[in-house]
Amino acid sequence: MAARFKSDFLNVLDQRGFIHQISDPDGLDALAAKGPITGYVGYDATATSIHIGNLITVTMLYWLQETGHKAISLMGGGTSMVGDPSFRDDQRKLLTVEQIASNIESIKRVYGRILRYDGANPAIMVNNAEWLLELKYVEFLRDVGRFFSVNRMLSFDSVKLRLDREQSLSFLEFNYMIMQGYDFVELNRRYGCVLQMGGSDQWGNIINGVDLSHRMEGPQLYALTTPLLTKSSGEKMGKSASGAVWLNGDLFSPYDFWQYFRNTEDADVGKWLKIFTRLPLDEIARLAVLQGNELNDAKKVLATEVTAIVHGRDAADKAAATAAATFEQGAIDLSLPTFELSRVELKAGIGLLSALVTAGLAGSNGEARRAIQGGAIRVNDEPVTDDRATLSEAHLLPEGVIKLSSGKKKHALLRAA
RNA sequence: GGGAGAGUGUCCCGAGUGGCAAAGGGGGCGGACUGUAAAUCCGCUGGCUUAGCCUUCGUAGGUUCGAGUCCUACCUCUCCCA
Repeated sequence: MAARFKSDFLNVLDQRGFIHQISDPDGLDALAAKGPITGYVGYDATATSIHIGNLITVTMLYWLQETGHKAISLMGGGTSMVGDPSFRDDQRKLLTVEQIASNIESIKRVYGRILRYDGANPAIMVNNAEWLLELKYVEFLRDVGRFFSVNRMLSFDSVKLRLDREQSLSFLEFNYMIMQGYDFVELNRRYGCVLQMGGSDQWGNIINGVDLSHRMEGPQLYALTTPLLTKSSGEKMGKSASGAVWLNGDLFSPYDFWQYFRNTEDADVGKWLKIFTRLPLDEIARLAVLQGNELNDAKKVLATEVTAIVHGRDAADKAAATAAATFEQGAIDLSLPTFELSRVELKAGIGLLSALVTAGLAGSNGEARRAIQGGAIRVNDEPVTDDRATLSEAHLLPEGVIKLSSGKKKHALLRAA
């Protein structure tokens, strides 16, 4: 692929499909080609984990670091107390200080796996609570607030949705973009940071920082955004049956994570390989041209590589092995999600409905019943159509477990204890 | 402070004007077809000890045999006037 930029950094991002908009491509390129630059991405602490949408921008930080530059991951300890109104049609619930702190603790762990915070040229993690919480109101208004035009802020697409729907946009939320703009300037002062990256929905917020620096007679700053990732079928990337695809293993298991990528649509395999894995581009090109059934091999590579980045190589290999045993050999793999059942209960015979609920394959007896009636349920791979069926010791396989399945993809084991 | 309007199935949008477990979408799940893909078609999409019972339409009361629908108060949000 022809190099469009002079700097390795922008070439990598360009060739792997990360670039949506850059505020001044040539200026940024020249700067990055000349020497190391410092760039950051901000993350809100609105949940106990980040999700795969965030993984994209963390990966940009990875490439930033990898191409010899300095990466900053900014925790939004201060901004999360306000809540980003961008492209939302309602106000976020206000989080307590304790929630924010515990969310940050929980989120932090994931970054260490993806970015390197030690050794030569380490990435750094900063929390904007450090400076935002110290601000003096009137002082801040005079120093920073005077550079923001309300007329202009009202014209941003990010708040249009709210205004057009005649939904209230509180003054609190309205301040979010000012705070984020100020963060950029502050990071420039403290660390010489000149680049902020983010999703395309953050463009307005990032540009605010670039402008603010101008107006405060600071240095030229740069904005770079990624496209909003959608599947070829038009859906937003990152949603699964159980909600968001989280990176923390306790919210979304490595096995489920692996499965999520394994089920990528054909048309997206190449795109995802470039963005989510670190495989060389020529290898990706080779994988992406596979057709039909062979493309499934590329999907397995994708799933394993991404899982390895997020959960570690061991967890990735294990997930791949479990999937291979379950789907390809039709065997019982003991590392499928397993639930305990008391031996006494089993002896007496336990209703299939409640067994399905226990195994997490149904949310309620009613749901379990409908699944059975819809022909979705199998016990030890034998279809069951009677919703009054019971399980007993006779169902135990030689491995000492009972395998329950809902549909082709969801499996769980019950073990007598 | 005065006036007008909105809040529906704990995923979203959205009909409904005294008989409603509540139309229709989207999304999701399942089945068929395949390749653990997409597209297409079909079924399901409050809970339970399921010929029945219980809980749901912003909150709390009231009218009525019966209320999402009518009345009162309150909460939240919009818009107009001051």
